[in-house]
Amino acid sequence: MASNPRKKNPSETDDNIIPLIKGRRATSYDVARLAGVSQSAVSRCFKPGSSISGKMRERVMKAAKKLEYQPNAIARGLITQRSNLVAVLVSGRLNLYYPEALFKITEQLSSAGLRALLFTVDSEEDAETVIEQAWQFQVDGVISASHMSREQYKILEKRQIPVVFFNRYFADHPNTVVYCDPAEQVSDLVEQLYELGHRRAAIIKGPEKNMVSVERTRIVTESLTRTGIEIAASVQGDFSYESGAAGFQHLQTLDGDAPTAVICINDMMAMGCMDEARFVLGLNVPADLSIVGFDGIGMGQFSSYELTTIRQPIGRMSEAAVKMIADRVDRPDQSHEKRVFEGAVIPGGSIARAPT
Amino acid sequence: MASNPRKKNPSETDDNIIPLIKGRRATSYDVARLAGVSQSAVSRCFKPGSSISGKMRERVMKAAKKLEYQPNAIARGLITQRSNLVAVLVSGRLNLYYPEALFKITEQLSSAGLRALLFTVDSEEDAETVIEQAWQFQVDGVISASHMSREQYKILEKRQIPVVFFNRYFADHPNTVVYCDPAEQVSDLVEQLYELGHRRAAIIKGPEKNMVSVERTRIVTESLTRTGIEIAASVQGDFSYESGAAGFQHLQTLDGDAPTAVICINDMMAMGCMDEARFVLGLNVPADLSIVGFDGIGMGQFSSYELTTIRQPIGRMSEAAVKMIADRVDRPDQSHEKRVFEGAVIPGGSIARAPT
DNA sequence: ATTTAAATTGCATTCGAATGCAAAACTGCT
DNA sequence: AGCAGTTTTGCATTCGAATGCAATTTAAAT
Repeated sequence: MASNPRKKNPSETDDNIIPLIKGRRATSYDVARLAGVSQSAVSRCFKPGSSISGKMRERVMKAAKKLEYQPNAIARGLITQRSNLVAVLVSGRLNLYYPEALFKITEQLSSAGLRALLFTVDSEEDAETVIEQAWQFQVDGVISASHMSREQYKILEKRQIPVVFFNRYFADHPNTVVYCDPAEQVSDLVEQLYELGHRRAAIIKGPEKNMVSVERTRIVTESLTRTGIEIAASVQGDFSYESGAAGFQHLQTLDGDAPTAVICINDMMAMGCMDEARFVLGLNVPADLSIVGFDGIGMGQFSSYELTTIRQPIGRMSEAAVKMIADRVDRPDQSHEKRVFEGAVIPGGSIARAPT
Repeated sequence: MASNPRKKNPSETDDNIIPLIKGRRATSYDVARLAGVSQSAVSRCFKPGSSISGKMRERVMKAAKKLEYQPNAIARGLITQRSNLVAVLVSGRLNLYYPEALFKITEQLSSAGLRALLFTVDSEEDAETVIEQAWQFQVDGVISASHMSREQYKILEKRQIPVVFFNRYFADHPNTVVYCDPAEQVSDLVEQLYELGHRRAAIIKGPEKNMVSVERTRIVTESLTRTGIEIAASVQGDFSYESGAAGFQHLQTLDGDAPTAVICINDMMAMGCMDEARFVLGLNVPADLSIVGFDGIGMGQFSSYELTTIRQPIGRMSEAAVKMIADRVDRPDQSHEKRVFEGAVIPGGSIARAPT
């Protein structure tokens, strides 16, 4: 019966004289042996809140320091059933337009004692494999800022892995979400446009299946209609600068009176649109054409653009997402929650009185 | 002697009728039991290259599918001493200016069967704790695109964890590096400036302790001197848009003839500088003032800027970094390597003949 | 000093998959 | 059919830390 998990070399009479194999990292057993205590004691020293005496802690810590011992998070995860890993799913877009978000999320996770396992998702198939990968790594939770299908979400649900959605959700399914609802600010801004004399506006939309885009487009459409601004046209973009420029070019080819204002569903497209208007068509923004965007990304505020836009509080949203996932990792039974943030109008200089 | 690792409930006579505890994930033992084979067989089915017969594989896979079994990467890591985790250390800056880099690195790691464990590092103390965290998680390697001190690097070296530096290295210490050396392109560009009649230039530098900044500044300084362009001034920035604007403002306060060209050590500052010159000082860029940058970030090419700059091949550099770390994870004894990439001049429209 | 209660320590087992070794099952050959 | 040679399978152990339980030590109370 091998009661001692570390069997002694029979020719050795004293374990203490066996040196550590060079290059192998120290384990709790090594520390225990050096300190002359049991492995359990070492384990307890590294687990806050354990019953351990002062002098024991001191002895163990001294030995641990000498051997540069750090507990093996992998082994710990195996026995505790807690990996302290959170899968962070990002699409190329999120990272391109909100690099701060990923940074913030990672930072916050870290201070909650969690580690970010990063996954890039750009297609639906990606999402599929990514979820299996995350599952293999026993992630304690998922923050999803990328595409995820209903089926994929259901898999995670069934496996009881908490998921927090970042700027997207399933309306007909309970889930935990951080979201920015710009409805109020859109109203304000549209009203402002009306008062500035705008009566015809165009919309440059984002990707068709992107929820943020669809929602914003819906809100804008409603608001314009309600206020009494005619929608001259609504063209499709993909959130990129180029698609903003292309979108505006496309608008020019349409029949009827030209719109005096363009509402772009994100800032990047608004910048493309503005550059196209200014440099290709020679228009004066905002005198000839007013442009508004969505997001409040940093470069929208550069002097070349001074974009009027509706900001999402990305920093606070990131914090909230982490807080929510951390809560649910601790208590997986916690109920779903939807934290909706308000937007904020950034005035900027890209809108003005409509030309007569 | 407990020879069977999963002890049976004494009241049960047949293991097969014990259902899975609800919510618990299936293990290789569960699959083995359902398929009526040994756990080893299951393990071998999921390890490519193992000796397993066709019908065995089929049986096991059927059971695995039924139970939605996926091997536990944590447990596997414990026994194989391979976590398949790579720590990716990024500073706020990298992520802000090269969001694609992180994305690319993660993607590439993924297709090499490795997972990115993301760490944000913004101070030297951060680096310290991050390295310990990474060590706890048994990462197989580190890609460092952030600050790391010599001591910290030595710790990783001693622990035999392969490290790949991204755009920084220790000149006096062997290490594995991907780097972009823009010396040649700087020469070309400076010469071009000379031919355009520029004889006095200013430099807006990046952070003092940042290696990329220091190197670029050195190269630019040498090149200007060699070519016969006088360096009017050299002011300190921090890579941000604002610091580029502030830097140019500061240049205006200096005595002596104004420079006809400003070389900014990165694009973001170049954009700040350009906006400051145009919108605050009312200068015409490039007619009154030529501006060049470094990096080749996407927005530098927007019509509002059309920045002349030297591009780093970030995509290829990211690929190389991953390739190098993957190689070294497989064979840790592999020698150090330094992959230096060339830059590329992006012509742009921010330089022109010097005013007379 | 003695008893009792409380705090600390150690023992043995556990988490889930991988693997060296030996046993068993096939294969081909005479 | 019989035997050697090969392939497949299972057994038992291992990785490193955590933890329920029992044993031991310490502190407190009488």
